[in-house]
Amino acid sequence: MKPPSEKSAGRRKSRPSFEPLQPHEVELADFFVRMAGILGVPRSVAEIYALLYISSGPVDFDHIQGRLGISKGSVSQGLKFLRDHEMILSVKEKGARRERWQPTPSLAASLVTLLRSQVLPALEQAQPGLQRVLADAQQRGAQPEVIERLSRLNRWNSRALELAPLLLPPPGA
Amino acid sequence: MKPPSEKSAGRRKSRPSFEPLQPHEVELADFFVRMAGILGVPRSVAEIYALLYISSGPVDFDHIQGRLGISKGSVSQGLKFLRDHEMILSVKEKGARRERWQPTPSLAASLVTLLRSQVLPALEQAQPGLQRVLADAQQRGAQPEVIERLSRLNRWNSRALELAPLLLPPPGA
DNA sequence: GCCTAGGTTCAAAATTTATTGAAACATCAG
DNA sequence: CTGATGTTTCAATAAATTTTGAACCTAGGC
Repeated sequence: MKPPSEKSAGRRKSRPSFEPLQPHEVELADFFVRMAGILGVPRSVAEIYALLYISSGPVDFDHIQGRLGISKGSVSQGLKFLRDHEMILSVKEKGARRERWQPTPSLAASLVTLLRSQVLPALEQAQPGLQRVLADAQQRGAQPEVIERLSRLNRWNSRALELAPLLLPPPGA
Repeated sequence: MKPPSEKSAGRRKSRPSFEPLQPHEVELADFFVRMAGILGVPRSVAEIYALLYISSGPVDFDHIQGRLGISKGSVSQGLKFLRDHEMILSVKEKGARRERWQPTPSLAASLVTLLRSQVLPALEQAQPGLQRVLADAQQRGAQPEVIERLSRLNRWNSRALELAPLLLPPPGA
């Protein structure tokens, strides 16, 4: 039932064959996958995070690929995403060429980073456009109701932009 | 260049041919589309909302279809989505069989409804699973670090669930 | 009842997004 | 420098999501 030549190896370099996720690990992964889905984060990324989250120590590339049963490319891209959003840290053991990963201490902070990276650019890019739309509406003498809506939208946008740097100072602070 | 027999009609029932969105309207639509994208709301839905948002009065089905240049099916589904999330209201003029739509007064409230509908089910469904995962980890004597993480996740989940009904009481309150 | 304007449904088609895997690149021990 | 090991890239493929449109309901007027 199980391919022979695998258990007794010990010294062989044949690909080590990792265990698939245990039921309790799957359960946690599902949770992260569902939450991530809300923000449009792909399944594979959420799974990687979940694996690191439930693992006792840092986990390396091959383990991630083996236990989740996904491709090298996905692992690489997933780690990049998590790194870029400061959701994981690499633990470089001295004298080891292989990187090992673990989740950042605060999940909350990670979430904020993630949100920031999605929302902020949209707000910034929209700023001038929204102001133009409002000015436009005023010029053409639109209904007061519409003007009111557009003004509120502009105020929101501005306030959100002011608040943003407080929520998570990009580099220092 | 333009199909004849359209301007002088006045009495004809031929499809009325609506103007496409004006540049300033497109700008606003783009903003909503981008924001909606973050939450996985489809483009067509965001466009419909934007059109109602920037229009002076309530807008009917055919205008939405015509001005946005999308199919009946999309309009119907889009309106359903917006209705379900309490983001729009229908204004039934007496003696008219045709419904006309306008955005709900508070965009903020609409957003909360939207978020609730996405996040709450996930939190609720996760509750028992998360508890099981934690119990599991404790039984098998996992690393304290992992136990700590899972405990925190459980606490968060519970607190979020308690807070949820305060944020937006479903029907009455 | 019967017809029609107004809307909904839903399977198929189009579009978008995620995943794969082979080739390229980097780093380091020897 | 050379050969491994470890990782990234990216075009091709697969999977998921959105849009379409034709068939199908549903009131209300006649």
